[in-house]
Amino acid sequence: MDTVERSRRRCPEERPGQILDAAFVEFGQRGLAGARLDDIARRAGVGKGTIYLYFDTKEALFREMVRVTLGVAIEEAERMASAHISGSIESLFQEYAKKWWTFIRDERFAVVQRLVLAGELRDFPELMAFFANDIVIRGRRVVAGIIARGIASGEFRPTDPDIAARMYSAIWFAHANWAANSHFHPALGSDAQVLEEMLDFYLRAIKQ
Amino acid sequence: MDTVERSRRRCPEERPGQILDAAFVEFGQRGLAGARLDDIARRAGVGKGTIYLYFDTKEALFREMVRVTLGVAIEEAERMASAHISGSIESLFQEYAKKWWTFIRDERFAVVQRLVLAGELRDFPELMAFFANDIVIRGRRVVAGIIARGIASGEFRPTDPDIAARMYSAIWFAHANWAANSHFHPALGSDAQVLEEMLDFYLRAIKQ
Amino acid sequence: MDTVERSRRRCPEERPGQILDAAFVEFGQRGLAGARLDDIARRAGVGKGTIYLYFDTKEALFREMVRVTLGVAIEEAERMASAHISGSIESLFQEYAKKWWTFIRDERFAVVQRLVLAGELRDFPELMAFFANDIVIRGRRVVAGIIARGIASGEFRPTDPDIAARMYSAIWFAHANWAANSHFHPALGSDAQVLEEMLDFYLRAIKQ
Amino acid sequence: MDTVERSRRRCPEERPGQILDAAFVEFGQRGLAGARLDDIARRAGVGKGTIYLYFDTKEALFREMVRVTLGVAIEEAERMASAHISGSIESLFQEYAKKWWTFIRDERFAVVQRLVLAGELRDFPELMAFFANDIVIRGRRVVAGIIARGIASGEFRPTDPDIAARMYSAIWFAHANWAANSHFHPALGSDAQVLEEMLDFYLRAIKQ
DNA sequence: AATGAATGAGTATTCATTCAT
DNA sequence: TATGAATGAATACTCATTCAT
Repeated sequence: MDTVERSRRRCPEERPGQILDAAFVEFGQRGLAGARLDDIARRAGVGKGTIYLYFDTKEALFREMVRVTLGVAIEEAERMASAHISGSIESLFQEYAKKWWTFIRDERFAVVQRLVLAGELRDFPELMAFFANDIVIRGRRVVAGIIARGIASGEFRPTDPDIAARMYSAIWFAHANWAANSHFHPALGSDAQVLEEMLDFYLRAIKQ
Repeated sequence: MDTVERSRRRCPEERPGQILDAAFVEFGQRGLAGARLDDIARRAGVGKGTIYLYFDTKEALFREMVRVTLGVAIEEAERMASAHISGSIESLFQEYAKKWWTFIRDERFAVVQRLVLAGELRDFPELMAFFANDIVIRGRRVVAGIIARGIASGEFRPTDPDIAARMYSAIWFAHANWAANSHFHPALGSDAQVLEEMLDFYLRAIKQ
Repeated sequence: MDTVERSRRRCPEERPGQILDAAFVEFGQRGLAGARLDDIARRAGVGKGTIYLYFDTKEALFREMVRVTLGVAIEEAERMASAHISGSIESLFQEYAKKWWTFIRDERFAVVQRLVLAGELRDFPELMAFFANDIVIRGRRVVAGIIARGIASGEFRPTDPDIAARMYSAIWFAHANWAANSHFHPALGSDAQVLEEMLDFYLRAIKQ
Repeated sequence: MDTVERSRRRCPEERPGQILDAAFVEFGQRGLAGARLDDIARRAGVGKGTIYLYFDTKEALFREMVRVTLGVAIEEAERMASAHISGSIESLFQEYAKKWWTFIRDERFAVVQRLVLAGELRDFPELMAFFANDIVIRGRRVVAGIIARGIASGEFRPTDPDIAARMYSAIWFAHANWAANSHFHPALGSDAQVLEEMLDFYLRAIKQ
């Protein structure tokens, strides 16, 4: 009765975060229609009604959860893109590709990507644009830039940098997806191994 | 429109097909939880109860729809795999890759792949195994075989055929996905163009 | 295809009887709300639609089934009532009570009685009146008559014949019910034994 | 009427009781299959969903309602059985029979008995056993004991106490049933009168 | 601010009834 | 006549949302 119930009382500024974390897991597992607010509340350790203090509807919670997750991802992507590394273009590419691999292997990203592929963003065009522009396009642009520099420097063979960047993201995305569903592709090696295989293959295609 | 909407038609052999077609569209768009039996019935042009003459539950209808779609896909895949083409290994690969591209660009396949990626098969392990083994693995095995022959004949550079096959399927799958969501990737060219780009890139990576 | 399907073709005048028999069993087991037309049709060996050639609604079928069953019972009761037996009043009573016992132990009667007790005739006042007047009251009147004669002749002790008749029907009905639900009253002996017990007890109460 | 119909009252301890009361009435009138959850909810003055906060399914609610009603009945029966009364065996019997009459004339009991007779407990063997053992058998045992004492003391004529007890319960049960369906047996007098008639008749059969 | 009991619109499912064959 | 596929109104049950506490 008068024991202090954890998570109740105090720290109201933590509530949204807790809820979003729980929403992330539940929506990630069962999708927008399949997830139940009850489960999200239980997982967040709050009452069902509490969710409505911070989010208007289930859809709003979903939207917000995707937005926040994407926001984190985008910040991360920005940090990566702005990191300058000296040395050969190839090693720059390797460095970037490695970071990007770590990035898209992160659970935060995997879940969002799954929702995207599942078509769950159908009714949230802003989020779709958000994802397409700020994640996919931006990531590709950075790689395209690196490749263009490699072509200019003679390290890479002349080719369309945009197409090459698209091939890059195809390989990385697909593998990230498979790795995240290992029960599906048990033959896949460790993350480091897969990264090496991708780099090896990719560089063979673009190196002079 | 010009579909036969006559009420109480009586053609028990056609019913399951009609219903499965409608289920394909609705489940494809909204997923298992999101689709409504009412909409499926309306789209199939039958009464709500009619569905239950042929399928026990919503889940059973979903399962059957995936199974049938996969079945069609697998037959197609088998036909492809068994087709023999004379000429260079490279042209053989091109021929196969082209067919595979057409195959995975087909709407039937796209929808199933989306459901798979969305995790909708979570509760249907048989279907998941079905997909993983009979579609993904099989397709890869055929390509790995071609590549191995190319390596043996000296046309392709020595490399692990299984990994090369995986890279192949990464590129093809990812592009099929993007092409199926063109609103997402408006920059993507025509199917033929994309195929050419993929072939060009891929062959550069494996040719001697 | 051209084999003669039993019960189809020919004998249309048998249809109502077949259906009523099946209705008797299904309604008897599951009640008006619980029984399914599908099961009745299957049990009757006819198509579901056939039922509607002979009965307007489920309720009508129920009503008819009860009416027919009651009709048979009433005929039987009439035959019993009109049978004259010579000898002492006591032996006359015994004879009648035995017949009545056989009668109410019959499945046809048991089912109707169950429906009555279950309140299933709630919405069929004519049937209720039918049962109350033509079965309960009539049976009682006959017994009351016999008892009155017994009192007059000095064989039975002076008492209200109507009340005595009511006690009689209480004992007989209750035992018929228990005997029909033997899983409920496993201790009950054979029909003949029970009859003997009832007669013995009852006669002690009314004999001089 | 004058029931508190205030919306969204909040009294979780009262809810199950309210719902069970309403269930008692609806199931009592229309049976398991015939009763509608909607009506039960309306009668209980709660929303439809509220029922599911306390009971898993319609069947569970039915079972619980019978169980509770039987439980109350059994407590009552226990109290009666344990009551000791001084005086002659005959007056003891009369006392007990009077109480038992009041007991089985209670609506709570009548409804359960009707469900039993209607075969509604078919799918709930525990409840059937509950009823058979704790109500029927127990009640009979008490009477058998009294009768045995009466025989021993010479007040009652020598006879099988179990059979005599069965005759007793036949008469009492049947009359309780008829009295509960007075539209069926309008000739029946008041409860007290009927009790007197039964006692008079019964005692004549067993007294020395 | 926080809760979870209460709600009822929404959905899957059943089944009496119809009707094309 | 007879059928059983087809129908949709009716009903059990779920779950997003509200609100008394």
